[in-house]
Amino acid sequence: MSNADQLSRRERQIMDVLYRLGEASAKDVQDSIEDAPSYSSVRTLLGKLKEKGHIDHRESGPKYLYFPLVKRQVASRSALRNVVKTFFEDSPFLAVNSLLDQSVNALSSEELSRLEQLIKAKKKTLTEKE
Amino acid sequence: MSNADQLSRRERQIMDVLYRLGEASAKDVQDSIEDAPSYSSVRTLLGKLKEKGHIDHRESGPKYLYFPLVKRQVASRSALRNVVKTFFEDSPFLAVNSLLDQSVNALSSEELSRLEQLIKAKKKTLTEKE
DNA sequence: AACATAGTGCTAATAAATTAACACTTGAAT
DNA sequence: ATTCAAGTGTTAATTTATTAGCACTATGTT
Repeated sequence: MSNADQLSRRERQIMDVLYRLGEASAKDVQDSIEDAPSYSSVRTLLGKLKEKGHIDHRESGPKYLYFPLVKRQVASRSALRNVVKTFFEDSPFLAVNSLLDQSVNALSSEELSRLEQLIKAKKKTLTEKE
Repeated sequence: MSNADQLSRRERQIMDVLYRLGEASAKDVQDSIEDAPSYSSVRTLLGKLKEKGHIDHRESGPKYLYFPLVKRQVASRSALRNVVKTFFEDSPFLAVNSLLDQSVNALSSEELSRLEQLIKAKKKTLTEKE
């Protein structure tokens, strides 16, 4: 179980918004959540997340901009690892497969080529090692 | 926001276990959660998930085996979509990239070849369409 | 200067989640 | 047949999460 499991529903919603936006004010967060609670509640939750060490803030004029303390890249890795473990029998191959499948229309032919090159490069690295 | 957001922390933990195992008894679930609550609590939570329509159970001898009502494939897609949206600016390309990167050691050269073929096939489909 | 916006700290009520106890049933194995 | 493991339903206590109000401060804009 990852530490993301410790967040409450609202806390997760807020963390997700912060990862999506990079950084955001309390107002931004409220606006980004579909069924958001009051502004006051959002601030309380941001306060809790700050206390727990998940986020910090910087001042930007009159407003505070909150951001996650764990970098997006790091968080994304553990999120992916989790999905792979939970839904793809821990097989990245199956996950990539599924991701490609469900994203046909979202991938340009240029992106596909770049992925192809990437995979070729990885194959080379692999065979050189052996 | 997906409907997975509506689950509480414990409920999510249990759903994850059920997706990992396919189906599981209350005991199995308890054993699969690191900091699991009492057996009684697990049963209560399974009951709630059943009420909410997330899971069902079948009898197998003396025990009940619980399983998710939304098939793993379907759930995995929305889990992936979520991660892509939250951490990769909605770009499947960036997500596949990252997944490949963090999985170098978990991918055999055979799997890499198969992915390469898959991508080639998709490229072909794409160019035919245009 | 005055207003709107967006902060602060503190407090508190309510709702939901989590935990567990109790009494009882049932199938499988010794 | 009796014991064990694993179910059932019901109830209840406790903890956490969620929500929001209040009084106040500070910045940027008209």
